[in-house]
Amino acid sequence: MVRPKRNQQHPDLQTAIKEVAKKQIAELGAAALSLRAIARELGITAPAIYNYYPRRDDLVTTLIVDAYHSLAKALAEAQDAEHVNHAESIMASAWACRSWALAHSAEYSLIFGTPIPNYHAPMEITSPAASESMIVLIQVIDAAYQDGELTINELSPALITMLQPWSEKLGFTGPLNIINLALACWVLIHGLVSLELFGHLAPGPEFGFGEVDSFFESEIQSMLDRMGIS
Amino acid sequence: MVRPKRNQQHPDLQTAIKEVAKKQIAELGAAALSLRAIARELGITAPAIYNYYPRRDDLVTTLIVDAYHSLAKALAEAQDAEHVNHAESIMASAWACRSWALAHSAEYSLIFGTPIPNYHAPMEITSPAASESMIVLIQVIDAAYQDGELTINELSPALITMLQPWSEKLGFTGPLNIINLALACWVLIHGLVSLELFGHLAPGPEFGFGEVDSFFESEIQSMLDRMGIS
DNA sequence: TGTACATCAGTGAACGCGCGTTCACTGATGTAC
DNA sequence: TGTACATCAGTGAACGCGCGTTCACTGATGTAC
Repeated sequence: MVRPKRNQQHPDLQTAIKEVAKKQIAELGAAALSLRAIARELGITAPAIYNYYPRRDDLVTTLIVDAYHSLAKALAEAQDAEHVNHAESIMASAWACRSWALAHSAEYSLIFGTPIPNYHAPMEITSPAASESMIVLIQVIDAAYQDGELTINELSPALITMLQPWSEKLGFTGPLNIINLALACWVLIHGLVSLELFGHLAPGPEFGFGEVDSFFESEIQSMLDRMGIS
Repeated sequence: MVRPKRNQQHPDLQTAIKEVAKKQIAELGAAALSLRAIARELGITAPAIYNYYPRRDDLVTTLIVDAYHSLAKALAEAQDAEHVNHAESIMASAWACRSWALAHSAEYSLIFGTPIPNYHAPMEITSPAASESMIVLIQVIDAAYQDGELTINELSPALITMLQPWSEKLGFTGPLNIINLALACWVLIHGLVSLELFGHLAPGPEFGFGEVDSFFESEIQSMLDRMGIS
């Protein structure tokens, strides 16, 4: 039986720590994450955090896993809506991913940006969480395949060698072409999102970022064309 | 007249500082860059660095500009070789970009990765350097256009609004379609490279990264297909 | 050729800072009798 | 209902560390006469 917690200024300090941590990496970047700064903002002392996260790295790992889950959830929820066809369904996934990244830029950087100095992720924990989003994307594309709407090309042997581990890892037994296309979407989305997020989609600071929406839409549409999905 | 430098353990300390800085960001990431660590490795004291870079941020800015130049140079050199057709020429650009990124992962992260905490780039200095690579890419694609090998689609008004500033900034007077395609290539290349570099193109640590080459080649080929370049 | 002087790259000590982590502790709460 | 006790979340002081930056300095070099 879990003892109820007492003497707490915050009802759920474990969660409060995470929330403040997210807020702070949004402001200064994940590399500047500091237990003392978090404690300061929460009005507690730094050692109190050790009751919940034995080491700074444990907090980082938790944040990373949370971020992966959050992204996968956003992707999955985009599929809950009714879509008139597979093109719209895939488009919705892409938009969900971008919207999530723009709304959670700190967490996006945390998982897809430059690694944090002196932190090494325990892969056995983060890796399954990282797979979740890919699985959703594969399912969406596989649905189009099941309906015979996908243009399937021959894969080179080298490409098959690269895709096979993905198939095993994700437990997806369909054709490797699906994984190939899902990865292609993944790469495109991340190229678009990371360039946008880090300020490389406008030619300079004097230009706004207002019209990136249409470029994003247009590029995903090109990907749909390539897949042969109407 | 520049006075010759004396009493120096390193013949060109200014350059030596940059080199060590690059080495160190390759090891721990750009966010962990430290003047004292650089001085330690060079066998000098930290204040000596101030003779060459008045502030830490000045060193970072120099490294960023250097990195942009270095990338643009690699791209330009890829064009110096003889190419039998435009497809091969564009493919060579893409490979040059990826090879540069893999060989200079620290500098790649510096310019395209998560921004450094507490550092703000002076855009009027970094922005022109950032444009150089795009200009090379545009020229390569424009060459194909000049030879009538490019499939040109109608652009939506919103897309035109987004592309126009690029055209003005880069001083490119050709059709916006060229810029659109160059950006599309740019996005694809960066999606591929950044996912590869940050460990997201293999499903887990137990798999190698050996076959990413073929995936890269295959994705760029798809882009060429989309452009209608044979 | 020899001597006095100016230059200035690099030194060494010091500044105030924030960091992660440890440790013995305190004091409000819940529990057992 | 009252009292003695166990729990344990959070405290406060301390540790050793590395950081960017400042400052007066030193001492080898080049220059002028």
